[in-house]
Amino acid sequence: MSKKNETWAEKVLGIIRQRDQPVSAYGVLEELRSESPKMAPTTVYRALKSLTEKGSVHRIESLNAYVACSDDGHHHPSIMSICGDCGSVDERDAPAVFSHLSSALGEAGFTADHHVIEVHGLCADCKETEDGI
Amino acid sequence: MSKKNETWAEKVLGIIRQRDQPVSAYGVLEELRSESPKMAPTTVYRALKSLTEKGSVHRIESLNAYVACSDDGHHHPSIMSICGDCGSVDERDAPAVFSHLSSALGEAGFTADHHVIEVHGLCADCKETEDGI
DNA sequence: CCTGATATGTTATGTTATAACGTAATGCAA
DNA sequence: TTGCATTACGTTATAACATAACATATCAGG
Repeated sequence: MSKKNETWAEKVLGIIRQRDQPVSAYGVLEELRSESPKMAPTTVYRALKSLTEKGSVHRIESLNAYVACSDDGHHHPSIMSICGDCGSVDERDAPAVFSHLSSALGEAGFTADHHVIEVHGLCADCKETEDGI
Repeated sequence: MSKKNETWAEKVLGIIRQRDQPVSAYGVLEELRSESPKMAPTTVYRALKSLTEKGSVHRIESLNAYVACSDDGHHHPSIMSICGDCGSVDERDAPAVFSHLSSALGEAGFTADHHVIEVHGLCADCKETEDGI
C-alpha cells in the first residue's frame, strides 16, 4: 500500500523508519530500486540531505549510515549509543553533557554549531548476553 | 633528512604531525608517493590502523581524516573541535563531559567503549574575523 | 506571463576503504 | 637449527560511499 504522490524524501524517510538499525545510503537505494530500478545514488543523497537538514533523520558519522529521529525534528542535539554487537542505535537526550561541552568550548572561544556525539559499546541486552556466557 | 629503517607507520605519523590540519588517508598516500610512487592505499590504511590503535593518531569520523594525538598515546577520551572556516582541529580534555556521558549511558545499561565527540563550529580566531566584518 | 524555488532525471566521476592473496624478516622456543 | 608464530609489507582488484554538472519539469506568487 505505498502512497502515490510521495516525494522521494518521504519514501526514504519511510524506509529508514521501518528499520530498527541504521541504513546506509546505498541500502536505501537498493530498496528503492526494487520499485524503481533506474534510481541513481544522487536521488537518495538528495533526499537524505533534505531529511537531515529538517532533522527527520540523523546521520551516524562513524557508520556512514542514517537513522530516523526519535522525536522528529526536535531542535536540540542528542547523543547516539551504538551497540557493536547487535548494531542497534539509540538516540538520547543528555542536556548535562551539552552544557559541559559548551562551557569547555566556550572557555576556549570556540563557537559550536553542530555536535557529533556517538558512543560505541554494548547495549544492555547484549551486555547481559555476554555476561551470561 | 628522512630517516632510514623507519616503518611506514612511523613515516605516516611524521607526515600527519607536520600538518596543522587533518589529513585524509589519500592525502598521506599522495605525499608518500612522491618518494614511493608505487605505494598502494592498503599500506597507508594499515599504518593508520596501527597508529590509531596505539593512540598516536585519531581519526575524525565526520571528516574521514586523521590528526596526530596532542599527547601521544594518552589513554583517556578527548573531544575534538573542528573549525568550519580554517579547518583546524583541536583536541581537548573534558572530563566533566565524559562523566555526564557515562552516567547518562550507565543508567540505560549501556557499556561504552569508544567515544566519538566532534564539535563543528568556529574557532576563536575565525569567529573574531567574522565578527570584525 | 515571467520568474524563482523545489524536485527530479541522467551521466559521469571522485573519494574513501577493504578483500584476498603472497612474500620477507624477525624472534623465540622446542 | 629447525620449526613456527608474528609482524610488516607488496600487489591486484574491487567494494562502498559521495558528489559534480547539467538538463527538465512543476508550480506558486508577483
